[in-house]
Parts: sequence; C-alpha cells; structure tokens
Amino acid sequence: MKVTLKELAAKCGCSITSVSRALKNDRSISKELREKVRKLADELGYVPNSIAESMRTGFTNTIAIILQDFRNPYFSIMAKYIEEYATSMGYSSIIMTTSEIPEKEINAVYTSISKNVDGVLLLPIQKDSESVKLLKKFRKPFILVGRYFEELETDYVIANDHKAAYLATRHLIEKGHKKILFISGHSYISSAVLRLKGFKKAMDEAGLHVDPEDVIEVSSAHGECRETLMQKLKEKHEYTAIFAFSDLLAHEALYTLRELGIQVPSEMAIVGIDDLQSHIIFPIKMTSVSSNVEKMAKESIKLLLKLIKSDNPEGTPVKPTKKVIDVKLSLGETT
Amino acid sequence: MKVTLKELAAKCGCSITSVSRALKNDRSISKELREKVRKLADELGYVPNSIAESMRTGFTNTIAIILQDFRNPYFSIMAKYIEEYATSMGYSSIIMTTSEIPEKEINAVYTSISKNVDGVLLLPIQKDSESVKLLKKFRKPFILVGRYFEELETDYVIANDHKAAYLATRHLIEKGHKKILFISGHSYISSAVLRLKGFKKAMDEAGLHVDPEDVIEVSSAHGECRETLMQKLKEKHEYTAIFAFSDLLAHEALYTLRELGIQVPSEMAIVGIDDLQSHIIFPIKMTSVSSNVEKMAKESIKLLLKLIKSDNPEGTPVKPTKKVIDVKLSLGETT
DNA sequence: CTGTTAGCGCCTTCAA
DNA sequence: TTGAAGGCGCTAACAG
Repeated sequence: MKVTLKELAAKCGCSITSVSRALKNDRSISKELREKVRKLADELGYVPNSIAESMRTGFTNTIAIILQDFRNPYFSIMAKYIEEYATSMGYSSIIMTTSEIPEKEINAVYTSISKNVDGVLLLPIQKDSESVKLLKKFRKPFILVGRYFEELETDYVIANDHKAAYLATRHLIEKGHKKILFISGHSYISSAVLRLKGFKKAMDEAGLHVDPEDVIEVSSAHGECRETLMQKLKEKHEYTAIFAFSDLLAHEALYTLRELGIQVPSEMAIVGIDDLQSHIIFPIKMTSVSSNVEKMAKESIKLLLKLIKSDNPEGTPVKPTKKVIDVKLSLGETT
Repeated sequence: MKVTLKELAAKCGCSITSVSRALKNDRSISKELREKVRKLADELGYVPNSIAESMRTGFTNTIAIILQDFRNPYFSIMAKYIEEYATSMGYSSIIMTTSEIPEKEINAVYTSISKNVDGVLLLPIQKDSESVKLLKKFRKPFILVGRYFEELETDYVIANDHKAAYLATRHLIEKGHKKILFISGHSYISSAVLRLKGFKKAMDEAGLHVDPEDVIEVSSAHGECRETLMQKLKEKHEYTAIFAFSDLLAHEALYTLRELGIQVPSEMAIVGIDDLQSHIIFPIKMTSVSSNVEKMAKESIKLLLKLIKSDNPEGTPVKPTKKVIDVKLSLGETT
C-alpha cells in the first residue's frame, strides 16, 4: 500500500537517489525529471517514511511532553499551546502523563530515549529528580517547564511565582483581609515554595502575622482539597479570605464553600493562580493571577529547539538558560 | 552517548546477533553469555532503539490521537484516559489537535502515515470526511471516537447520544419545565443530530411543542455560546430551562445567566452532557448526563489494537464494529 | 546532471 | 550454541 522511493524509481526508470533528490527539489536534477517524479509521487500518493528518515539523519522531528494529568486544566492548556506551537515549528508531540507517580515519569523518559525524540519538555512531579538525572545522563536535550530544581543546573522556563503570590495576597490585603488561609501545594514543588515566599512577603509588608497553621498543603488529586478545607473551616477560625495555589484548588475551595453555605466573596474571598478563565469558560469568574501559560509554552519550545539545533555531542557544558515569565492580576467576582 | 548492540557486542567479544538474542533471553544462548550481556547492558545503560526496531518490524508501538482542542475539558478527559490506557497496553501516543480546522485534520493524518503509527483514534471535526477517506486509502487502522459518519462504513465508538438527550430532557420535563431551549452544536456533528432527536422525542412524548427557534446551534469556541445566548435571552421569551449540548456550553450558559442576573435553578434550570464534574471539580455541580468517557476511551483502544493485530494487508473488507456506550443521568444543583 | 555505494540499528533467515 | 549476511527506506559521500 505504501509507496516507497524504490517503487517510484522503478516506474520512473531512474535511481532511488535521483527520486529522493527530485522530491527535495534539488537543483542539480533536471527540471524534467523533477517534474516527472513529483507528478508520479502525487499520483501514487507517496508519503515519505519518517522512520527511515530518522534512521539516517538521527532526528525524528518529534518532541516528548511529560506532564501529570489532563484533568488539571492547567496542564491541558499547557499541552494545547505546546502542541500547537510545536506543530507550527514542524515537530510532532508524544505526550505522556505521569499522574504524579515518579515511576511513570522515569518510564516516560525511557520511552523518550528509546523513541529517539529530539527533545523533552518535562513538567516534573518533583517528588524526586531521577528523571532529570536520566535525561542528563543520556544527554537528551530537555527543558523543565513550570518548576525547577534548586540543586540541579538545568534550563527551565517558569512563571514568576513569587510575584504571582505576592500580587494575589496584596490584592486580598488591599480588600481589607487580615487573616488569610493559603491552600498550597506540596513543599517539594518549587512553585509552591516560591508562592509561599511571595505570600509571606506581602503579609510581612502589611504587618500581618502568618501562623504555620495558616498554610495547608494539599495535592491536586480529585477531592483532597475539599476534605482538608472542610475540616479546617469547621474548626473555629477567623479567616475571611483564601489564597489558593492554583485555580483548580480555588475552584475546589469555591465548591466546598458552597457546600458549607459560606457566601463568596462577602463572607470569604478567594484568589487563585493561573487565570484559567482566560482560556476556558467556567461558571464563575475567579480572581486570579495569570501565569501566562501561552508564553511559557512558546518560550519552552523555542528554548528546546535551540538546544536541539545546537546539539553538542561532546557535551561541552553550556550555561543553562533560566527564563522567568511575568504574571498579572486579573479581577473576577470572588474578591 | 547512546549504546548500541554493536558496542555491547564489541565489549562482550561476541556477535551483534548474540547480544540481541541474549537480551531477549533467547534460550538458545548460553546462560553465561546471557548474564554477561545483561549485566553489561545495565552498566552501560543500553536502551533499545525503537526507530531501528520499527524499521525492521514495521510496527512503531505508537498510536495517533487526533482531537480538536484541549481547552475543551471533554477532549482533555478523553485524552487522559486514552493516553493512560494506551500506555498500559504498551503504546505511546502522538497527540495532534485540529482546532476544528479541516486542513489540520488532514495534516494530522498525513503525519500519522508518515510517522508510521500503528493506528489512529480520530475524534473528527466532521466539517468534511476527507481525513477518513485518507485513512481508508492508506489502509491505516483507525477508529472514530465520539462521532461517526452516516454515509461511511467505519469502526466507531460513540456514546448513546440519543438516550443522553432524552434523559436530560425528560428530567427537565419531570421538573415541570415546558419551554426548553436546546443549545446544540453544529448540525454536521453526528452527536448533535442524535441529541436533537433525543430532545424532540422526549418533548413529543410529553406532548410539548418544539419550535425551530427553540434550538440554537453554536460552536464550542470560546465565547460564542455566551453571545448567542445573551441575544436570545434579551428577546421576549418563555424559557424556564436550558438543555446544553455539552457541559462546556452549559458552563458558558451558567456564566451568561449570572451576568444577566438570572437565578439558577429557580428562574432557569440547566442540564448538560458529559458529567465533567465526575472528573474535574468545578465551582458548581451541574446536572448532566454522563457520556462515560472512560469507557469510550477504553473500548476505542481495545478495538483499535484488535484492528492493528488482525491487520489484513490484502484489505479483505471486514464488517466494521460499531459500539454504543451507555449513559446515565447525574443530578447536580442546576435543576 | 545522475548513479553507485554504504550504512543508520536492529532482527530474521540461513549456515556452521 | 553462535555467527554472517541481508535488508527495512532513506540519505550522504563519492564517482562518473
């Protein structure tokens, strides 16, 4: 069924090489032959075999994208922009999800290596850094997206998480809130660390005290935030506002507050991060800080392609690029 | 950096063939050699080159997934389950998005053919059927997911859309609604046609009349539903309930109603389809009919793998499998 | 301008 | 139990 150069060559009465060259519009091939070959190729529906191309050239024109879970809209949106931009640059995307299971992340890296992808965009779980070490060991070009490892020198593209948290918190403070609950992610996540710092800085500046119990850590797994928050709010407390690590968690908080009959924003204000609303319409417009996913995606691909093209097999250590994308507050109806 | 069988063979002092066989635990290789090779391979970090394997075997252990847009949670969830199940079956997923642009769908198919994927899961746009014809022409195993073409014989896995719409509408009728607005998708989409039929059947059975203007067609593109609905509700009307083609549109409707100051469900009830809430937590629990995405994903992969494995190059026409997945009403706070 | 040769990494004969 | 040869489809280097 599939037509090969060989067949075209046979029907054309010329060599495989000539056909190959003709299809590439090589000017060293006579115009007549070029046209003849092209016409025949179109007629027979020739589609180049990328696998064979890769075998020769060493490049697959494919990148791997490793992320946690499409149920989290943040990752979906990220995947959207990455895939779209990669396609526009001539690259296909193998997408692999980890569900926050380190072993799956490792497997995804092995698959990337085995399938010979040209580069990897890794949105790491961060429970450990094995996968990053593996990528380094195999000298596979890769970029960390959204998170980075303090202790490892790698290229990365992240949002300005510190500023994002700072803006969110300051916004709440300006609205008069003094006791704010921060629903954070696990502390092994670099962005959670940075956002905590931003949160504290804003509180500090306003002369507000942060108790250890004002910060709770939850995973983004379905329902975990709801349970923890439910418990927290049933205790005696003075919170009038919630700052959530992400819009996903903010949505979950919102849902929980509705269950508890707490009015938003009059009784409790909520701010999230990611500004999902600018990409997906949700029933309620959340006040949120945009993490500029689109720009992060674009920069990540750009950087990765640069790495791929400058591929230095000798491994002369190049200073990694660290990119921090700016963020912006976006007002909604939850504050 | 990357270790090959050749290198292993050199270091082992045996032939490439023997190394290959040893790593496959071929019992015709002496136990000592097998162990020696395995040990060396582990030490040097040998990872088989899938590209070369594909070159020989003709299989890539990769499938292509072609869908519209990750911003639509329905597609994200679908992608999640497909990717997850495919991985568990030993297949990688090349995911390509079309943004409802037919040309991109065609390109995605060409890429699938060029990259030699073993099979394709196509969630078609349906503005035309060119991509399906292309897949047929190249005899590439493929399954349509979620939608099908009346006029083409293909394998497909869809939800019971007729029943879904029927259940949703009947639910509204049972709640006492008599004038219902159906926010549908474009009529070239097979599921929109089926849902319209289900809607009308339920209305008919209840002796309720459906005016042509009670059905509006919108795309899922960001904001289109909002504008159309806004206009519709500003006119004089008697609607007390909305049945939306999908939860995505239902969310958008909900958002629009909030803007208009219309209370849900007291002044206007809403039902959607997909039951996204069972996968993602949204601020509000929508009454919805589950389209059982998880099961659809699983069945699609199962069917596709069956097709791949029974690959009949001679193209002896096999009767296509048509699978319809059952649906279920799930109550929320919007009715 | 065109063709021949060689080989990417692997696996499947066939031969020893 | 092991190895040598050939070839998957393509391209790069070298000849003519």
